[in-house]
Amino acid sequence: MLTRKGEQTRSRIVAGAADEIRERGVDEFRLEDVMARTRTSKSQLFHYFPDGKEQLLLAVARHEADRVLADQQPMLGDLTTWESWHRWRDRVVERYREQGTDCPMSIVLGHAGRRTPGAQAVVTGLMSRWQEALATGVRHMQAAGEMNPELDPGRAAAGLLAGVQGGVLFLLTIGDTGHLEAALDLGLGAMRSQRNDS
Amino acid sequence: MLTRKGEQTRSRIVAGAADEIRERGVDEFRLEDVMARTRTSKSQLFHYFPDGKEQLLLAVARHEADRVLADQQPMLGDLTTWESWHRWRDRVVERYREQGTDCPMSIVLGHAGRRTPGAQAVVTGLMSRWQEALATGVRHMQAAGEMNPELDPGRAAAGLLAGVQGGVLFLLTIGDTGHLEAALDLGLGAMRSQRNDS
DNA sequence: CCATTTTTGGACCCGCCAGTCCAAACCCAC
DNA sequence: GTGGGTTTGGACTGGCGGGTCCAAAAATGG
Repeated sequence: MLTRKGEQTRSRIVAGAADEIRERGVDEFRLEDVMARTRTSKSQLFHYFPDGKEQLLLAVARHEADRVLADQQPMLGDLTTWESWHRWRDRVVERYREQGTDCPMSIVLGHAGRRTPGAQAVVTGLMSRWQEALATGVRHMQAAGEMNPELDPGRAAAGLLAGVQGGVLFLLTIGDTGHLEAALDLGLGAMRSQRNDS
Repeated sequence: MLTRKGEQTRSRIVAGAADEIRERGVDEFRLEDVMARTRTSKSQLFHYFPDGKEQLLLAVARHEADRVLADQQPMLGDLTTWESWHRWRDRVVERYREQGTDCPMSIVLGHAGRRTPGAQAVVTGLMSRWQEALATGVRHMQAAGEMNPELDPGRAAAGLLAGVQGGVLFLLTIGDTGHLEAALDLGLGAMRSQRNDS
């Protein structure tokens, strides 16, 4: 069992580990640094995460995955007007601009995400919830006659989401939100257009 | 200086290292594995790459960066008709589908790309050449009256490229080209549309 | 052939860091 | 308080793997 104190320690470790990853990246992620930052000892780490580093990384991934979508609310859950789509767009840009050059999720996605099935599941789950929220928004707009009715909602959401991920990747690499904004605007532009001529 | 034999050994090492990264990822990249695969010894590695692992990784990055654009030719250099844009699109999808679950560039981009300025430069250079090729194509099409004249060519290219990168990221993570195709189609759709109503 | 330079083999070193272990401190229920 | 648990400290281990080194083999060039 876990007492209240244990609970606190555990979450302090997860939060500290998340910060550590944000600052140094997964490659440079050392248990020792987490210990120093959170004022805990080896035995504590392995007490709360018996499977060690991998399990801790997974806990961090879950922790961060929740934040990603939460930070986009309430816009993401109510994409029923063009105004809310644009507010969502701005929020995404803002969120990632703040987070700057490090996004724990994207990192996990590129690394552990490929390896361990657990982390893979976390990432996949996050992405499918995200995509579904976008697709729901597309359907709403189409029903209201405000969005290109020829679009397949799921496919459009997938394309837009890919743009966001790619944009974040550019942000992480060159530290500029330009590509992220361009991808969002291009994607929204495609959705807005009422007809194609090809 | 480098004799012919030395040249051969050196490129054998780079090629072997690239394969190794493709198969196991950067995290699992061990000099020992490269040695085994290329039948070379430690002293050879450090003879041709005195700065060790980092320098070898950089050489691999350069090697792969060249391939990325070369594999998109001749389409990428001649985006003057819708037909060539679509052939380019198909080529990109095809190329990455073949490459499957591992793309040395995307990996380097996420990892070393952030750390060493050298790798950063390689990635940035690749992306800007890529983006410029796309932008040139957009300008051509606009001049021919075949593409939405309101688009900023550079910005549209940036958005499309972000979509490609994000799509590849999805491919690497979940092993499916759906997002890549969706992003390309969404981006091309935005370019194709002749007018917006907002 | 000889001298010089390049190429190669592989043993060795060493730092780093995940993971183990034991015993002490602490908390809580009864 | 006393006996069960949980929580904590921190020393220790072990291996992995990057990097060093020396000396032998092979090429090169005159």
